[in-house]
Amino acid sequence: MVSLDDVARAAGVSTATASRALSGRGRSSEATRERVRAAAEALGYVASATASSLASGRAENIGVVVALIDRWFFARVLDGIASRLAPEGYDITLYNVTDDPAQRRHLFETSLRRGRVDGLIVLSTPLSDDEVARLGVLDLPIVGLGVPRAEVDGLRVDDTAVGRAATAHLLALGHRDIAHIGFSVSDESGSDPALDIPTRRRRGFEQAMADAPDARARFVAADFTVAGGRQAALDLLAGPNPPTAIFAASDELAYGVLQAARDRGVAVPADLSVIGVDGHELAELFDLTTIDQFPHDQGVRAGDAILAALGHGTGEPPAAPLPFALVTRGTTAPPLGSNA
Amino acid sequence: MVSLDDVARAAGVSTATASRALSGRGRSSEATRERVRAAAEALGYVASATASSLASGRAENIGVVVALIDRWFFARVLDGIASRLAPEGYDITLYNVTDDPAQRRHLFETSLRRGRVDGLIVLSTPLSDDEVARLGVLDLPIVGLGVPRAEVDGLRVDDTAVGRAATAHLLALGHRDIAHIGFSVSDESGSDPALDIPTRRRRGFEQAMADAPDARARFVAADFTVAGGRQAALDLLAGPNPPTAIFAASDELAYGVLQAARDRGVAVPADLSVIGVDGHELAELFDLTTIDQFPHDQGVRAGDAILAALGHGTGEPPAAPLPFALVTRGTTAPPLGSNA
DNA sequence: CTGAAAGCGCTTACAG
DNA sequence: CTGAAAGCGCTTACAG
Repeated sequence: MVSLDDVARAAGVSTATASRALSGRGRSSEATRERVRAAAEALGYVASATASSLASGRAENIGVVVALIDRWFFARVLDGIASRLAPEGYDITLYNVTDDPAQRRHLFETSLRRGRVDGLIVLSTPLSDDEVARLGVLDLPIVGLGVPRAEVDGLRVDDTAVGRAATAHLLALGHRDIAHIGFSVSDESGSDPALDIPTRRRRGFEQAMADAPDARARFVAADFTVAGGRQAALDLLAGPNPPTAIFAASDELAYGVLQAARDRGVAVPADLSVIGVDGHELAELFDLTTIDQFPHDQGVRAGDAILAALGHGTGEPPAAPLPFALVTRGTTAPPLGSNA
Repeated sequence: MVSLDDVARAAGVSTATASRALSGRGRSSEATRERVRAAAEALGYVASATASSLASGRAENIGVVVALIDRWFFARVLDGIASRLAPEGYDITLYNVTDDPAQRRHLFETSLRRGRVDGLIVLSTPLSDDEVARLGVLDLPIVGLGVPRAEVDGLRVDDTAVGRAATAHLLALGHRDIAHIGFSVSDESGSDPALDIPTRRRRGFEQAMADAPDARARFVAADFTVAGGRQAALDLLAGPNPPTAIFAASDELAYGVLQAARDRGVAVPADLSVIGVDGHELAELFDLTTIDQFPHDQGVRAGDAILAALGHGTGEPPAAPLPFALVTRGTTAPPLGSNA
């Protein structure tokens, strides 16, 4: 391995000067900078990340804490983060959170404390009080993305507004019997209900429905999976007065709803309108109306925010809530028999 | 930050002894090990990854080189890798390969050479000759997963067998007019055609069809996307003699085929049988017959292999090709009018 | 602008 | 089994 000493020797300067010339930190004349760079280039020198980190205290590495890396949404976010951080010279190390208590303890008590990263991006993971506390004492800049904890500050979509927008779309089409399929956070989750995403979407649903007193509103709890959405929808459709529209709290739930409708011979959108949330990659295939959340862009912004916290970039990260947008497709339409 | 010196002082031993007691390397008496551990525990000591790496040469970190992290398949593989490596105390740093030449150069010439990792897992990424060469001089154990390069050794599915199995399934159902939708690697990609996955699947298709001389075989090239599959299928279905079955080289291609069939009013499986490859998470939702590749398990095995290369675990990694399995669902059936 | 020196926090031969 | 010492390869005050 070629070391900085080799480069310095080749350039005829001291190691210190070589370091300054290459990093751009501290003063150095244009001439020596040229010479050192040329030597480094010729020798194929690359600074050891590990030595550099130890000496400078800068790891040039950002940790991303994520459960469910294999869920499309988070994978997209991760891609966004990478696209923002790589050009700045930051590496990304992945901290995968599982349900295994021993694994979690090791992660929060050891892995995260090994000093490998300069900052942390925490993706929408339910965290215990203890885990939140451990993040707090890490002495690292932390950016959360949809983390349901007031202690972890970060970026979030206005999920209540999302719920309202989805519901308002159905109401505007003329629906007066709308069901919401979502997830109920347990009280023991430690999540702050005021920040919990499914809870907020449901709240938005309720707010919008309150504006239409003549409409019937119902809620069904389900897992955030295709199977969960399917079961919930089967239950709804089996009842005596099925709703004319369903607002599913995620696109995957919505896929399950579409499946249930198909199984039951319920025509979409003639007999049943369906709207999801996420902007999932296959939503277009299903012709599903949805609220796009731009997860890739969320990742980019989380990258912005952590860079800003590390003193890069210009000024403050945008504090505004993350954008979302209604994407109208073929699964929503006025209810049968309406004049809309 | 509490340092090893603090721990040593608290335990009444030298730093060297504390290090040995904590790491288990070198000799140390049970008694001092206990004492040191207790002190470390009490002080909440965690060794600095960076200092430890520099001193020992072991980073306890594995790099994963991946393009398209946000594709379901690779996200699943990544999850599998993480599940295998985390319990061994290895972190994972992500090296995302894009199409941007400047980014790629930086990745191969700098990022990967910073000495941050002990080994590399390279996921099914098309690599240029130059990039392969740069991997070679890295002086790091490397495990490829489906990398179409003889120089990068690693794990792979027998993709020819996959192609044969999918085709054989359709032939066994009685189909005699089968189209294969796949991807054509360009000659400039640098990929070894003998190892390229789409090429091998196609070869398997041809082999199986050769065994049924009375059957008509056709191939249509498409991007590995839903849209690509849809377009290819539309073309096939618009022709005078559409095939009775389509073997799509991926599940996402198959989704596009199903969409095209729906658009054209072609009943599946009555008028058209469809089979995909991957075992995609939504294949069940589409009731799609597919060849499951167990991507999570592939990740686990790649983890096994890199650990073995680093001297962990017992003995050699399994050299056997990765498993796959036909999952028969509702999109494949005998052709109309057959007696099968 | 440049160099000598100390130091980042560990690990590991080397003696004992 | 344990300790003193050197060293991993950089970076950064501190002088000049």
